[in-house]
Order: sequence, then C-alpha cells, then structure tokens
Amino acid sequence: MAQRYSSPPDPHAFREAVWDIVRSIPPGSVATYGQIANLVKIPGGISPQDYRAFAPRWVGGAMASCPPDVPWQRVINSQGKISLSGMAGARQRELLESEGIIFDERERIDLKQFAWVGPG
DNA sequence: TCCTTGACTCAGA
DNA sequence: CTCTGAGCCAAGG
Repeated sequence: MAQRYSSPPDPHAFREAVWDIVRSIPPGSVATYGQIANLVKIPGGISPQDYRAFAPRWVGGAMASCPPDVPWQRVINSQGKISLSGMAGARQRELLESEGIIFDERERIDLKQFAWVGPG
C-alpha cells in the first residue's frame, strides 16, 4: 500500500534518478532493488549505512508509481524473486518471460545468468 | 487509539 | 538453500 517508510531527503530527485537507471536496463536482464539503490548517488545528509538500510525500500516506493516508459518489471528483490503478489506479480512474470527470462520451479530467477551488469 | 501491513536487505542459525 | 528477526515509518481498519 502507501508505505513510505522514511523518505529520502529529496523524494522527487530520488525517484527521477531511480527511473533513469531502470530505463537503462536492457530487455532480458533484471536488477535488484539494492542494486538500483547502489547506483543512485547517495543524497547528502544521510550516512551510507542508513542509506544502504533504507534505499532499497525507497526504490520500491519509486517503482510503485513510475512513468509508462520505465520497465518496472525488470526490478526484482535480492532473492531473485518477484516482490509483487496477485495479478501484479503474474503480470510481471509474464513480461519477463516474454523477454526470455527463465523462472525456477521455485518461481525464482537465476541472478548469475540474468542479472544486469550495470551501466558500464 | 492500537494493530497490521507493506515493490527490501542483511546477518545468523 | 531456507527461515527469523531487526531496522523504520505511515496509512487504513
């Protein structure tokens, strides 16, 4: 639902940065919330430690409401699994499979094989 | 007003 | 590999 946890110093800028990174994930690859968070520049006024603890959830919050041109389906959790439930989760799996992503019998993606290597 | 519930990750066992 | 609990905060019942 509308859980915001603690918000980043500049929520707007943070979301923009997150969307920008997600847009650069190529089809057939996936990235974790933590990976995205790690690519966003740490906002001023927050310790790297706190950032690491909460940024992944901020990323989730950013994904909860993103522009139509953002491939939100390519963002999953650190376990290689979809964090959505119900129809949204089924939808995400459909989209990923249509890109060639393979799911485990445990509904899990092999990150060794499909994880995005980053912008570089 | 209290309790539950989240687009999360990490360290332990 | 799987299962717990901690860290944090806000909306809804």
